Order: sequence, then C-alpha cells, then structure tokens
Amino acid sequence: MPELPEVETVRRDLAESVLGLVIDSAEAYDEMILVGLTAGQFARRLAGKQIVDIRRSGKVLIIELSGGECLLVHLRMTGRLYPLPMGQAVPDHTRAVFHLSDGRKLVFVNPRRLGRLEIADCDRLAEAKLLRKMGIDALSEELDEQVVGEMLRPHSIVLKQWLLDQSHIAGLGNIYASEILHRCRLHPDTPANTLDARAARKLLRTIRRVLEEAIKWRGTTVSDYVTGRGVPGEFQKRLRVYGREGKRCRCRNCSGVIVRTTHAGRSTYYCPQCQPAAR
DNA sequence: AAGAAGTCCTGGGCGC
DNA sequence: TGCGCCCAGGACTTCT
Repeated sequence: MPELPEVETVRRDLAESVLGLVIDSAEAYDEMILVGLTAGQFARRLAGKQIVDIRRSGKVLIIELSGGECLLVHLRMTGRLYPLPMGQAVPDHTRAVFHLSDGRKLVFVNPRRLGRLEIADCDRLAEAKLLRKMGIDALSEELDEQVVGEMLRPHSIVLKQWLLDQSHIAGLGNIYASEILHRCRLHPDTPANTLDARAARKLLRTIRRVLEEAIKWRGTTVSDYVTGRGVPGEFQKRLRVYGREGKRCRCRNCSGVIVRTTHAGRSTYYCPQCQPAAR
C-alpha cells in the first residue's frame, strides 16, 4: 500500500522519466476518481500542459504544470502511476491515461477505485481537498521533537492510531506504523499523550530512519504497489513485524514471537517481548 | 474538540 | 467448477 516511501519512489522515478514532457491529451475513464471535476474538465485543463516539477506531500504526489496548475495524485491502496513502455497494452483497471509528447502513455491504474486525482491552483495548494487536512510531512524539516511533543499532548488515543492520522504527521500508513513502533520498542496501545520528551524524540528519529531506509530500498510491495518504473519495491524483505505473525522476532537476543492484533479494523503487528505493554 | 464507529471500493483467497 | 463470504486499508462521514 503506497505510503510515504512508495510515493517518494514513484516521485523520483517520474522525475527521471517524464519531467519536461508535455501532456498532449488526458482522458479519465472513471469520474469517481476525480475530485471536484468532470472527465471533460479534466481533459481540457491538462491538454497541452508541460510537466515542470514533481513534488510530494505526505502520500500525495504534486505534479506541477505549466500555467500555474498542479495535478494532485493520491494512489490510496491499490494505485499505480507509471509510464507504459512503448507498444505495451493499457492494463486492466486503468482509470486515467496521460498521452505524453514522447509518444508514451502515463497510466493511472487503480483496481479498487480508491485513488484520487485533483487539479488545484499551485499557489493555493493548502485549499485542495487532498491536502487540506494534512499535517506536516514526516520528512519535513519543520518537524522537530518539540513539534511532535506538542502534537502528541492533546491525544489520548493509542499510538498506532495516532501515527495513522494524517492530520498530525503525514505519510505513515499501516505497514510503517507497525515497523516504527517495533523499532522504538513502543507497544502499539501506548496512549499518545504518555510519551515524554525523550520518547517523542526517539519516535521522530525512528520515523525518519525507517522511512529513509525504505526509500533506499524503493518501498514495500505487499500486493499492488509498483515503483514509477512499473516494478515491485524491495523493502518487504526487510520488514521486522508486518505480515510476520507467528514468526520469530528479528531483534538480536530476542526470543519473542510476532503477534497480530487489530486497531480500528486494521492489522497491527508487534513483538510482546520487545514492545511490552505500557504501565 | 477528540475519538469511535461506519462506509466505500473490488480482486483475490478460501471453504464447501 | 462455481458460488458466496470475507479480507485488505486510506480517508471521509457521522455520531457521541
């Protein structure tokens, strides 16, 4: 499921392969994936625009176009965005196609129709639906231990759910939330507001370390995710808890066995030995 | 205002 | 072989 490292990998790949190209034309086959615009408006507003920059905020890709508008892309669970190699057929569940000036097609594939595309004014991005409620990007320099401490303080919810709430720190999803908690030895049910300054600092450092490592390995592929080159990531081989129920903890000198629980209907994995329950 | 619960989406895996 | 059930999870809506 594309979380920050997966979206960042797609961003880097697209920056290499499509930056500077012109979108000759664009088609949306499914209006449900469009936020606040029709398929006709989508086609008209993108035709002839050059791709001048590709940025990212949280899990949202921000494709800056000539003329001052930005195309926002949220892959959600099953979304893929990559340029189709020449001569290859458009895959099943393609919801939108961007015809590029070098003859290739950039395809937005989305089996579960959860992904979203939005067009917004580049200098009013904060008002865009896909970005409006978003907090600070997990890798942003604006995020320091003091800010994280202040974000944690008003919330009694458990850390696992706090980490998934994009209005605090943006970019984490279900896989990395479990991985991060394991690597800083915090039980997923620890109430967010019980972390002291030291624990908040450790949490922030772990978030950065895990995300950067996952970016280095080009993201985690569990089912649908592919990079901007259309191939799977590698970080799934390095997961320590996610998807490892019943298996031995990978920590040195730990004999724990990974347990799966659920929070708000989502799987959570942890090691009861490394991550003892909060007192 | 925080937080909990319900909802949406659909391919794939499973049991029978 | 085919049918029906359930699961995956990101984010939004609704309710307390």
